[in-house]
Amino acid sequence: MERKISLLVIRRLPRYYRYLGELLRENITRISSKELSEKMNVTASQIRQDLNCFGGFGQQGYGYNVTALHSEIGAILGVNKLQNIIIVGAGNLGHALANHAGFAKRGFNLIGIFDSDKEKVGQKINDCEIYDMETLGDFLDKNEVRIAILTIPRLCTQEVADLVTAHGVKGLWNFSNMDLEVSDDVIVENVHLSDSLMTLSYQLSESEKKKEG
Amino acid sequence: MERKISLLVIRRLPRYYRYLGELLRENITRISSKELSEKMNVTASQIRQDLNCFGGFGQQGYGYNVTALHSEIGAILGVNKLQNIIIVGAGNLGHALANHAGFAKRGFNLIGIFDSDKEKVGQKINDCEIYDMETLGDFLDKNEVRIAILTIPRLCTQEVADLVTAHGVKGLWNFSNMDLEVSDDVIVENVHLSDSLMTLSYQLSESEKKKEG
DNA sequence: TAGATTGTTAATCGATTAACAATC
DNA sequence: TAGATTGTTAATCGATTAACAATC
Repeated sequence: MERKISLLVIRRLPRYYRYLGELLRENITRISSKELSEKMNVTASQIRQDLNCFGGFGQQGYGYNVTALHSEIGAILGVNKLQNIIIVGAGNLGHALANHAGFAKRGFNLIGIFDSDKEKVGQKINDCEIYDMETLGDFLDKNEVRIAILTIPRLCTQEVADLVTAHGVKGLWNFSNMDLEVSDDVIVENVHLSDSLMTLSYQLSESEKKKEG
Repeated sequence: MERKISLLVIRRLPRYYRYLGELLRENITRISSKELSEKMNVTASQIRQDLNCFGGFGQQGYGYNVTALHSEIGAILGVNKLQNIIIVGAGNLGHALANHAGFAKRGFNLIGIFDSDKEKVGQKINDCEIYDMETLGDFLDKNEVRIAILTIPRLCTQEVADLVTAHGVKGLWNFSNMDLEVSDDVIVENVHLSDSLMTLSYQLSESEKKKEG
């Protein structure tokens, strides 16, 4: 029986992936957990523990092959393989995300943007068409979409979440400032921007208090 | 000597704040840790432990006064008091954040947007003017700004971070897909969107694997 | 072979949960 | 007063770090 891998470990993987990509660009082909730990400001022990959740990618006496490790982590994260995504909500944030080049690079293939504003319907963002919200259910029945990005106003987010999950979507990337209720085969990843900014604000006050007192 | 409050506790505060705000809107004036724990899907014990990091806000046999607790947590997070912020980078994401009503509501006062594109300089987003990047240092010398939002391309982010912190900014809200190096009196709060999406992608694959096997 | 560095076990540290006396 | 619920201490659980035998 396999041990469940902690979400804390998972959340560190993309960071490893980034640093390894950086090393690749610098043509560094080999790295030890110690060297990497110094670059990333974590312990070498943690790196080795984390990686060994997924398999022995290193070699004693040598370290890790950067290319191999980078692509292993990529595979674990599901980068590389193409997966369709849609954006619901063509407001400023939906716009920004649709234009975000980084997603396509990582295999996320934007195949539709949905909005209830008829004025926007038919327009294109970054080569992707904006469709009428009313056609969303049909669209999902005809296209395999596992991930939906929700950049819609707070009040309709739960309703849209219900709709898209009823049509087969299994992952929600939620930008609304609220928590969603979904059945337990659906994964929600929240980006609570206000929460993040408030956390920053707290840490700032704290840091200033410390300096004064 | 006070114990340092864990960042895990801090990151839960905005969520408490949201739920309490919700209760206020429903005109609920009183709540016990047990009731709140059921709504929020955490343990009552954790709520009481978290709150007691900051003081005894409750009353034995009664619970917590919603209004009082809401405003206490608001004060802890530095909401309510007005603080100036700027956005550096008037691209899609900078645009979206400038238009985000939620920040103003929480006391974050956007006083300037900066971009190096001369075409954009002089335009306004949500009543806030876009200024020339070259004037950023001067602007910061003349205006008290503790927080800068960085929505600029990856390659110039470190440079801009260096610039604004040299001019007194103490908190960076970083949307670039990289880690910043700053002196230790500066707080960086990262919003790594790609990391977040990859984490979602991993969890999805995992959940599907479990169902199949 | 000797040196380096992994994979993995054990020790430590910190966070969460449980329990209950204090008290409203 | 009796019932409810906090604040807080103690117990448990999980995550991180340290240590080292295995081995390239």
